[in-house]
Amino acid sequence: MPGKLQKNPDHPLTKLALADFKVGVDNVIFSVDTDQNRLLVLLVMRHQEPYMGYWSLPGTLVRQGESLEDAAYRVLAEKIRVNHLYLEQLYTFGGPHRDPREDAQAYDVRYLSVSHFALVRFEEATLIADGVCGIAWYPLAQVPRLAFDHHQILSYGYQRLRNKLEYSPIAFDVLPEVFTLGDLYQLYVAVLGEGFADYSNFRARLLKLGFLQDTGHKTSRGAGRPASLYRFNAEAFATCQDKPMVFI
Amino acid sequence: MPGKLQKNPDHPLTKLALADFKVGVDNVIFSVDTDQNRLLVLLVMRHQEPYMGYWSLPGTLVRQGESLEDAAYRVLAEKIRVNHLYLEQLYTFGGPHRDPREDAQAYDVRYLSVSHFALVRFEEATLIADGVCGIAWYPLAQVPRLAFDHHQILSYGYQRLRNKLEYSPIAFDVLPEVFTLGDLYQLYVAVLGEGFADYSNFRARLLKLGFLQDTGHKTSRGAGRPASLYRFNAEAFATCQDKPMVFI
DNA sequence: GCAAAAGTGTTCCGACTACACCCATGC
DNA sequence: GCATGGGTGTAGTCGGAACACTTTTGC
Repeated sequence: MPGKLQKNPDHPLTKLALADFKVGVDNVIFSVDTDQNRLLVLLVMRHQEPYMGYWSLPGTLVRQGESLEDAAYRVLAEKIRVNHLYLEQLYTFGGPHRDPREDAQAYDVRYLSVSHFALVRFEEATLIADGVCGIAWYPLAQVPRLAFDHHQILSYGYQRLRNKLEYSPIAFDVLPEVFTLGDLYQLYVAVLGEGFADYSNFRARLLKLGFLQDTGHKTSRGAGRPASLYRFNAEAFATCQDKPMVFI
Repeated sequence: MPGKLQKNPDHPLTKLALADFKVGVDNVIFSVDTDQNRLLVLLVMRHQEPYMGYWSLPGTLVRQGESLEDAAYRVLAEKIRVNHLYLEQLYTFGGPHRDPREDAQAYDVRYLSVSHFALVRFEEATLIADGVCGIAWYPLAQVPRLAFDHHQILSYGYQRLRNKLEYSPIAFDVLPEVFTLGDLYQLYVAVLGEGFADYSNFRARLLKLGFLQDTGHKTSRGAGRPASLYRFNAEAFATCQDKPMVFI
């Protein structure tokens, strides 16, 4: 684990020289299209080197006076207009040589990426075309070759999304204010795939947890019996959060 | 890519100027003293400003050509000599003003901390006194006031440790090659506290998982019936890792 | 024998699974 | 009526919690 290489790896001072960094924030932004039952990830086309012409995760470099989280929200806001979302830090990728710009500049700057993961409400999310366009939702299975180490970041984010769904109420951050249990179930199916649980069991488990409030209203969507509309009750959730809770 | 930055935070250009970073690595290093049944965290005394005279988590700044993980291992190796350990990245703290050095230098440089969390084998860990001394294991309940935002990092690390113990085999990274189920249980008790599970139930659950190999040997420690010595079987663990596994 | 620690077994109960079945609506 | 989706119930099974009990050692 010694410090490897630079221009002269054997020079004694080399081992003590601190690296200078630019810090980037790259976002894995997910959304669920419940109509088509698809999990989508937001990609942008790069218009500059390096990796010009490649798709990549939306990212930016952190500015003076800006926190990492602020930067993450800024990237997001530059690409889509959305009011309801969940966002958290994912992982920091910082090995040397992960960005070709480092080599070009002969090792005096390193590029580090603090990745974030977000889940946004699909229905209200409108993409912001930045002139040249080049921004799109991709179904997870059809993601093309990505710039940098963004494939690694994406798979890390996907794993986190599935874990979070299982024991966190992040689904309610992107569902409408009131929703049916069918809506909720569809979202879970789109992310976790078929066969994670039977609908009626899913339903029973969620209702037993006690933080879903029946609004008393119903909604009728085409054929079939009208569904009850529920609301997520954050206070009730907080009180029972200590005990392990699995939505599976 | 603008070069030099303004010292006036209200200047419009400031908002677009990228921040320059030094990247630090701070480690939350845990160890379990099974004799005294205590969970310990490694702290070092700071001998320089800022926060001179305060205890802090061991940390360092990342050098040229050094990966984040390498830096984390280097900090650890500078403070203790140990062969068996588990280490992973924890979280990245990077808000502005988290390091007083930033203010002194008027926005020229930001200090970002990529924290890591480690669990090391207590029996073999020997602290490396660096002349002035000032390095010690602290029981978690007796940790003094810490430098920077290290309290936040520590509590984050403690949470991660407890989670990891529940569904990961990290305990076996710091137990001896062969160990008794009592040893294993003690480790869990020291970290999670009394009353996370009955010993006999803990025992039954772990054995049923099937990756603990009875060596056939026994050990007698003072009074009481001799205990069987077990070995962790990594191959057997890998095969059954897909199904959810809770050691609780 | 007795205390101490290891190890085994048993009972109770709640949770998840896998269904079968009833209900309300559009057409 | 009947297809469609919403909603309820139940029988079987698995696993954890609690606790009693047996085994093997040191003294």
